[in-house]
Amino acid sequence: MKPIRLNIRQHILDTAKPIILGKGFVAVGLNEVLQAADVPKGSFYHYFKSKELFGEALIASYFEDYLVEVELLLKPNGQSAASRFMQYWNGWLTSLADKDMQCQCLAVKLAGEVSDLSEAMRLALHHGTDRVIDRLAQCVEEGRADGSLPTSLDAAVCAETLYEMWFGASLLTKLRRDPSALESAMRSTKHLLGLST
Amino acid sequence: MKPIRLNIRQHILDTAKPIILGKGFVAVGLNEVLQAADVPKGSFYHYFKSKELFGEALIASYFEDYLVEVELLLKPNGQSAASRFMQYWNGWLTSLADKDMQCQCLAVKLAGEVSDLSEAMRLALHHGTDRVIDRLAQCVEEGRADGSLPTSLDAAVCAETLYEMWFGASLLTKLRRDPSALESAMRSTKHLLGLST
DNA sequence: GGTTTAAAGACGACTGGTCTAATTTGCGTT
DNA sequence: AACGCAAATTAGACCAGTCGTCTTTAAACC
Repeated sequence: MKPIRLNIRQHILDTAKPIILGKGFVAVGLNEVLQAADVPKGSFYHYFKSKELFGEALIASYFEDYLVEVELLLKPNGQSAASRFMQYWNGWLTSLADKDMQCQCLAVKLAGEVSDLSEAMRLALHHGTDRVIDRLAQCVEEGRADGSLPTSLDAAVCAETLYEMWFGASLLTKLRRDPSALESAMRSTKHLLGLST
Repeated sequence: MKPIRLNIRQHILDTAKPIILGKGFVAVGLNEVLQAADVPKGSFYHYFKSKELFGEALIASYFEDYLVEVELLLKPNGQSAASRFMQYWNGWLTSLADKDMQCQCLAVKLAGEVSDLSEAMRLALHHGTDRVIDRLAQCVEEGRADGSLPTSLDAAVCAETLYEMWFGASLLTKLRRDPSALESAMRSTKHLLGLST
């Protein structure tokens, strides 16, 4: 019964995601997650070797889903690369604004907390963010090719620093509970890309 | 005996800072801190009402010290505002590189973990980061006045987004354990400010 | 039918933050 | 100088909660 097994495992991960997005990794006990998922505690260690490896799987699963979304936004679709690129940041902004400044990104939430605590989780976050940045860089290159992104910065550097900026802006947004940090990021993003405001 | 009392209180905070910088807030128990500070556990609630308010005091104390350092770097000293401004970011970069990519900034470490957990700590981080950004913005304005920072961005937006960028870059650095994210940030910082590389 | 796979949850050893009660300390008064 | 009192400080118990283990029970497959 592999499908069922995978379903339960995935069900635990899906249930855990919003809980951990809200309270962090260390502050959430296995009990809370398993109770919410209606999975007995004894089963947990059948699917995950430890809480740490469970966290690693959670992050990996998150990025798998997220990269699909990103691909959907950024893949060539008739619009200019610049337009697709800006839709990514716009989506970032509105996804926070729509959810009362509660970020949905596990990387933003966990990077600081977890990176010194668990090598496995750190590497999962490392790998996931790298893939996102790579995908963004690809879009910047397409923008330079089609002339829609007239930035003089190296594409990889450009994508990386924009990601850093929005990453930091999301954290400031968590601190402020208002979108001002993201609006600044939006203005600087356009500025950096050489786009008209 | 107010001086001694304040000293012990501050001694607890000073001892806690590197520990929490390493492991985070939730993952560190009072025991560990108090043992390291050689203060009996029973005394803790004499100096702090709760772990949460202890965390708030820790953050406030951190920013008090940090803002003094920032002032030392940014205050007019004969060099151009641009030069002072870039020394701030250079200091950020080297402070991470010198300590094996282990950031010394409580805001970077705790923002994600703590902002949803404690209103008091969130506000302390909010207030602290706002003061830093304000001070940076002031320096940008001085740079526009003395002509050394030819950026067309609003000074406040410029300072805020650069802070966001370095904030995010610090987190990526924690994930990567190498300074590449900071080096990208440095290049984009110069680019955004309109400085030659 | 027999063997692997999954579910179940009690249990252990331990740590968490918190609080009340006891102790110590220091000072003012006699 | 000695006393007493109030304030500062400490000790340790407390219970809820932690992760992880272990044994027993049920299910699912070949």
